[in-house]
Amino acid sequence: MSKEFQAPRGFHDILGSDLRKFRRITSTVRDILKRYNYEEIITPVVEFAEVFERSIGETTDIVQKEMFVFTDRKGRRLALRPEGTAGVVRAYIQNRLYTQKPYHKLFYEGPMFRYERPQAGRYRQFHQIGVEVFGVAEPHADAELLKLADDILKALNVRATLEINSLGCRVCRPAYREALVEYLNRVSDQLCKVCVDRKDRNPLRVLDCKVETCKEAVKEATKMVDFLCEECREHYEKVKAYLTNLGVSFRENHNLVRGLDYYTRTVFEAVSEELDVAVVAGGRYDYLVEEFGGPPTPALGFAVGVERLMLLVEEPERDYELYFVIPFGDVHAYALKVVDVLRKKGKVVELSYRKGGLRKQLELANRLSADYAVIVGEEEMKEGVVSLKDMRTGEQRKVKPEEID
RNA sequence: GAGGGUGUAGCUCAGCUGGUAGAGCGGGGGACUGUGGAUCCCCAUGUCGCGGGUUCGAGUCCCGUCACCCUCCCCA
Repeated sequence: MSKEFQAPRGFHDILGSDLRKFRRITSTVRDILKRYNYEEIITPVVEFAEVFERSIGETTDIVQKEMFVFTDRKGRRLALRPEGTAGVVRAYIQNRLYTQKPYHKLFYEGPMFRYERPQAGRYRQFHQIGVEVFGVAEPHADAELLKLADDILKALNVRATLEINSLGCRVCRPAYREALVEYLNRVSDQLCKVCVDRKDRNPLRVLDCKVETCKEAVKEATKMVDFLCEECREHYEKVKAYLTNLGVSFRENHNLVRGLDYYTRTVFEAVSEELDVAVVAGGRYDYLVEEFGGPPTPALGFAVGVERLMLLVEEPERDYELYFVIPFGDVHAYALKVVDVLRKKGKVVELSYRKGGLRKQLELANRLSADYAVIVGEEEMKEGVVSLKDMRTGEQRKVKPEEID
């Protein structure tokens, strides 16, 4: 007797009804992305750790405590990707995509890894589908992106509120940051210890703290929106106007900051009304491509959390009829033929491997919720027919397999 | 990283104040050898997550450990 293995903590198998939900989500998203004409890209699960450190931010929690980092045999520091954008940006530059078209719309799907404590809808390996748009600075791109997120949520029947904010740019954010730190210093005795520590390192995050006293302390804080430079303000106003015009409902949340450093201007989250977790999140990152050594290229995108959506989505109904073929007696040669004929007609067919009498076979057909039982006995074989039984009504008739439709 | 809960047959769980384990479902077999969707009957030797301790004796108490769930943190 050898020991039984378990998947490592936070890693799990996806199967059965969960997998049907998983597929429903990914295929729905892919379907919509097709209509938006996004192009797929597959990037490696492993990158140099620096790719994430430099993009997401050295001081962020993701990088500091949640990344799976390891060294390979030559001592290179590699990491399992904790999110999708960094790798796509790297690929965009490495493949010189900017020389091919004036702008690009890419999407990716795959596993991401974060060393976190598992919880409902949160695993160490989880899956995201994300989109990235490169080379468009104008606000209509932001609006279309938000519309895309909205379309996805509506298609999946997930009730979520779209929250948006603007984080400004190089021009206006430094001044705001300064003003915010000044404000936070004044109320620092009301902040939780994490925030006291955080206010100098990453002050914007304090706005997003969930601790009640912090929320209270931050209520009167100066808002980024009040500091936006003329261009950022105009951009933000246009995004909102376009959304209103499109009929996409949203709520402004001036404390929404996101935990990744690369965001500029528009940021957003779709928060489930049912569970109070973000299921879609993203925003603009106009400097990241440049910071990665590419040409200055405005960009924006978002990611959909598949496991989180799985908590909110119904398992899809089966959309085909199942024919359960029951060989009965020494008829396997004939039964195999029957199965082949039905499959050629496009039917979904399961050939029963179960042993036992007709009764047991029909019980199994029932349990598999087959729509039809196709009984193939010696009698049927002699006549070149099958007995087709409608499992719902119980009606049964003999037909030639070719005539089933 | 912090706090709380749980861990008993394949699954869902019951096992009171410690005396060495049960039910439902599923699965398998069968009076019926060609007919189902609550006909009947039979079938569970499971290291009670793992390791250690207390005790004459532990699933039942204590410690540790692992996993899962929940909250915080963080995030999709």
